[in-house]
Amino acid sequence: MAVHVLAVLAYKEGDRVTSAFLAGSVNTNPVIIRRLLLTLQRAKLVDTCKGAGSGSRLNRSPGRINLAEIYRAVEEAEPFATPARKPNTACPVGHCIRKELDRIFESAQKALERDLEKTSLADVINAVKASCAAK
Amino acid sequence: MAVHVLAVLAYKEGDRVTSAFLAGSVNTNPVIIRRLLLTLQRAKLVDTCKGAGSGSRLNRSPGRINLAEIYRAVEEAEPFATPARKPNTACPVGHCIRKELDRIFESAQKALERDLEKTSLADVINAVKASCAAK
DNA sequence: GACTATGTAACAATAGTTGTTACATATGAT
DNA sequence: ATCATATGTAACAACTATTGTTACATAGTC
Repeated sequence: MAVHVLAVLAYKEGDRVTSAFLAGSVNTNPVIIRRLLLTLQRAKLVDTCKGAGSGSRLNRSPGRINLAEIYRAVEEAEPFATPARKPNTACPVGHCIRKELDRIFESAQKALERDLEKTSLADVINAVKASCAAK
Repeated sequence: MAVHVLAVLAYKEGDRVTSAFLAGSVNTNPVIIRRLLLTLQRAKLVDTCKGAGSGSRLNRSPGRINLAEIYRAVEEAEPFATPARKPNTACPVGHCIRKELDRIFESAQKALERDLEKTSLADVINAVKASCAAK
């Protein structure tokens, strides 16, 4: 969803867009969008102003934003899958496996992000445009 | 959790282990383990027998099982994040972006799996053993 | 100062996962 | 054969996370 919103912002080429408009595009509620925009602001991806005739716009050109940044901004609080584990220390495996798995998954995450880095937001826009035009 | 269970199985070197024992190790309920074992069976990773004195064991040696297989077996039904989207077709971006993002995320997934492929279950065991011994 | 749009809180609705109990069924042991 | 054991599976409660909704204070424009 984050990518969707940013894509719309990119589409609007620097114009400020309101959360209400974005919500219409993604087909959801303006508040959801505003919550998302807050995290994107924290990641310095968008620039939001209050007041009449305002809204949000990209902070950088679409060519200088890659998907890994967006991914990190959005998923930062979701470290894969650590659902309230209570590792049983009595088990010889349970005691030490946790940190090993964390290490391995972190590496895998990095690999995923490296792949996402290859694609910029501008690439996405172009692909979407091409795909739409083809229809 | 799947990795944890398989690690215990590997630790037991081919002996059959009951779901009750595994549940104790992971500190959860035997039914949870059995549900997990069903999916691991489908992926041909474990071999489970019913009856007295039975249980589950690895289907292959730990050196021949890599983490990507486990990941795929477990996450196969979870295609990243597609939460009940109703892409608004009225929006020019919304209409076509979906399949583009799917394509990109699929590539990123592959990158992640390629990284996981580098680690075998045996590697995990050894790392855990070393890490435990070091303490 | 009126209007507009964001920031934020509170809360309901929904979905997904985990945990629990219960029971039928298949397998192995005696 | 009979019995004990362990899985397969269903039904349901508990918990968590996400999404959606309403409401309102606040900041910036005109």
